[in-house]
Amino acid sequence: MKQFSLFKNNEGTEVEQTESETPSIPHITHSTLPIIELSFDIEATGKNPLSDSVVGIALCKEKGKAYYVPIRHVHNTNIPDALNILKGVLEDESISKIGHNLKYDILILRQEGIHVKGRLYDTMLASYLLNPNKPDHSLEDTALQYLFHKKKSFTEILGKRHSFSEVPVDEATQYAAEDAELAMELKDILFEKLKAEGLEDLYFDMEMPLIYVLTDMEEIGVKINKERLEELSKELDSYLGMIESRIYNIAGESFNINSPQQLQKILFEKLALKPLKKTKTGYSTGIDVLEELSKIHELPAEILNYRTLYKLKTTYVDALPKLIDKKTGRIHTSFNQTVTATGRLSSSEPNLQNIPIRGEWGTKIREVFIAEKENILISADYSQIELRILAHISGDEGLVDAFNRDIDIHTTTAAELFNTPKESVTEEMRRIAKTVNFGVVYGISPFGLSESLNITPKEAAIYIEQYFKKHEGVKNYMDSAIKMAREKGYVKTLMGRKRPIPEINSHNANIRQQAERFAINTPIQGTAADLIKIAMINIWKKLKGKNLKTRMILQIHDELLFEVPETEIETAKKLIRYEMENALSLSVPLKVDISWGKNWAEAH
DNA sequence: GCCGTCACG
DNA sequence: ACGTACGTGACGGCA
Repeated sequence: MKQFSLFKNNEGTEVEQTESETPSIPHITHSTLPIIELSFDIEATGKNPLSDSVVGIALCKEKGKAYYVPIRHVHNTNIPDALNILKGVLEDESISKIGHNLKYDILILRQEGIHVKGRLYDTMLASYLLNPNKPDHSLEDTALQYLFHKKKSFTEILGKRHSFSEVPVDEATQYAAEDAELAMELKDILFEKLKAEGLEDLYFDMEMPLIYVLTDMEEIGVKINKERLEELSKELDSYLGMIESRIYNIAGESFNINSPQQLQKILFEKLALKPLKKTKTGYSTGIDVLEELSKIHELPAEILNYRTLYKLKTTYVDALPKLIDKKTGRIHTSFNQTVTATGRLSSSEPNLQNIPIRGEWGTKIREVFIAEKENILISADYSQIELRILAHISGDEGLVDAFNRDIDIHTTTAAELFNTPKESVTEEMRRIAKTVNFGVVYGISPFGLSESLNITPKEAAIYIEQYFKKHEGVKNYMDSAIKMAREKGYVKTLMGRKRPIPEINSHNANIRQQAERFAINTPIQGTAADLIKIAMINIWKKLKGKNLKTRMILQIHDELLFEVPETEIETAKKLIRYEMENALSLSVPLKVDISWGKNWAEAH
């Protein structure tokens, strides 16, 4: 009986078959052979780690020797006890695990009752930390870049088959064992580079422990009121129908409102409205243009209204129910740890970091995110985190002082911008100041500020000049960030996360200025990302250590959402606030706002 | 597969 | 004269 195959990759693709009488896997049994590092790669039926099952596992403990253990191949011999035998090894805390995108493998194994433990060497994360600008950190691309190895892609090996379980074991062995071995080889190279780049601590103290945190969050998921979503869908349908007929009436004909092309014809040809902005492909029908045009015609406002409701319906109300997991009855997002250039997480399938919050419909949609029976949701969000971080890293006296005295920062800025006492700051002045403060974090420019304030670039330039007059520290920070990018070719966050900025010396002024804004913004946004990651790890450890049933379920950049048993509310609030406010010690205090309720609308 | 648009921080 | 705020992901239309 074929038990497993030994795959040799060093000289071509020679494959050795090993045969034995009884199903056992002597080579990777911990008791017979001490292992300190093990590279592994799971093959599964599909790509959803929560609902698919394991087809096979590839293992590699040293270069040139990789094994494939078939578990659930159709029309082939499998090793039914393999998972149980491997459990001991995978759960052994003293054995380091090497892999590419370990969160995926850990999640799949959990569905099989295996709880991977120990130090994790994730080569995908290593690749990300070495260059977060890189759009593709797949094993395929990483092996090509660092090992000059052209690997077969998963789609290639799958061919016309529906699932990896239909791939014959021989072929699967070639493919999977190669993956495990590549990860093993990449580990040495990438982790050596991490060390050389000073990124080792960031990896082992932050990104590696975060794998376990995110795995838990994804597995737990969030509960959704499906019935309510179905009601909302019907409600939106009838609204959309009404708006649609009004639009056709005004336009004098029916057309596809969702087609920017057809809409342009109606607006700018038939109705002869002024096109205010161009896109690469034609005249813009974006929100800014339509808002402006709605002053002189009734159609643009209707279009905007239609677009808003259509967006909410298709992207949230109709999409979310389809993603409810059959097994858990909940929605499980993926938190992507290797996507953003700044160190933030991203969320996909579904994206739970962009759930509507504004307006009447924002509330209605957040109300469908609910807590389990006898639980509540707690939301904890950092107050003005990016401005506080700017205060810290720039050391700007005015900013540091304002936060230390717990003064309303936008009002303070308004008083400075308009040279007036705080008491006489109007709402309008505060609104402008708020926009300026946002702009500062983005790497402010007169044009950008003018666009979002609907003023001229000249007027915007005056605000900017006035701001820098009062905040020399901020100005100095910006200059030094740009200088750093020019001299080193990268910028860094407080925790040492790096982002290369190769465009900083571009001869194209637009590209160069954009690079300068990256240099200004990345240390701020990236440090905020570092900060909340530290808080998440510390909260997760404390919750575990105290055996609490409170669960962290979502991260939305500066906010954490928890599902909390009613009996733990006070304990959880205290713990969460403490860990978030003390994740880092800065020259300004960190402030966290906490609220709670039966659903996400109430908890915000 | 790209573009425009728009939801969020 | 040009085109510009920072970071994402998902949708429908269209080639």
